[in-house]
Amino acid sequence: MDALTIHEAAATTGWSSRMLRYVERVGLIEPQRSTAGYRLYGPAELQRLRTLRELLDEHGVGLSDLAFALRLREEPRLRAATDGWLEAEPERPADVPASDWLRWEQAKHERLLQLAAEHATTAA
Amino acid sequence: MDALTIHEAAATTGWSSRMLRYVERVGLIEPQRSTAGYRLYGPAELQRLRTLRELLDEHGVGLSDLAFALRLREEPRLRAATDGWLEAEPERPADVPASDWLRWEQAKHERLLQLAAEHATTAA
DNA sequence: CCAACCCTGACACAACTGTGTCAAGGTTTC
DNA sequence: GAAACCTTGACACAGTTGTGTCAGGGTTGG
Repeated sequence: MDALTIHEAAATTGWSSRMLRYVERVGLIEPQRSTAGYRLYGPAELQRLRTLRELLDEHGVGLSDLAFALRLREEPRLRAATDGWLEAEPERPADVPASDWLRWEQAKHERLLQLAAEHATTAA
Repeated sequence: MDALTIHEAAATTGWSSRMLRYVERVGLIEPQRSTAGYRLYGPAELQRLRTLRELLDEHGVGLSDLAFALRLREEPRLRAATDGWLEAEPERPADVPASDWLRWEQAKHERLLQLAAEHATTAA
């Protein structure tokens, strides 16, 4: 079979073995294990490791950022809350009284939550 | 007019004035300024400060996480790269040879980029 | 004009992120 | 069975995040 051990995977992807364990720890890439508990990196994992490095380098983001992006797609409630909050960025209506705006905010929040719930796949 | 100074805003929202400056620094809430440079928090900012605190407390996320979520919606390329990478999570096809899978990945990536570009609003 | 505010910049400090290295102990391979 | 791997756990250390506090210097309101 064609699965690599951690040091081999490290060698072909440019990561260190230490970092492969860390990447696994933050939940981004979790390789299969042999019966003895050895990590086994298949072609898919290797490809993902390479593209992951590109992603981080090209956009100056951290592993923790990707971990958060992952949370966003695994926790619909978090996704709804985050999107809802960011939604109100550009400019406030300014002609709507504050009380009405608050109710409008709540309605939007619930709309988002509903959407997220429908789209839910691995909700905890 | 009804805009509060930084300490007043802090008092009514539960943040410290120090943190209000920090929240501004990471780009999440940037209040208007008086001619002398004093920060002026209007009703909209106050509301956003309160909901921001809720969001952080209820989901155990940090300001930096929100800052990243903001980047995701302001940088379509980053959004596409992130979504594309996370998309390949659940399980690999396993019946598709690696080379084909790679091409499929690229096509998907471009699809996402296109989508993001169409949806672009404040692209830098 | 003077107390009471605001501003920026700096020092400080705990907690977390990202990395390396080393120790004690199992597994594989020849 | 011994060399060369693997595992987890720990110590270490620079950099970032999240917060407080204090200094030096403007602004504002009575």
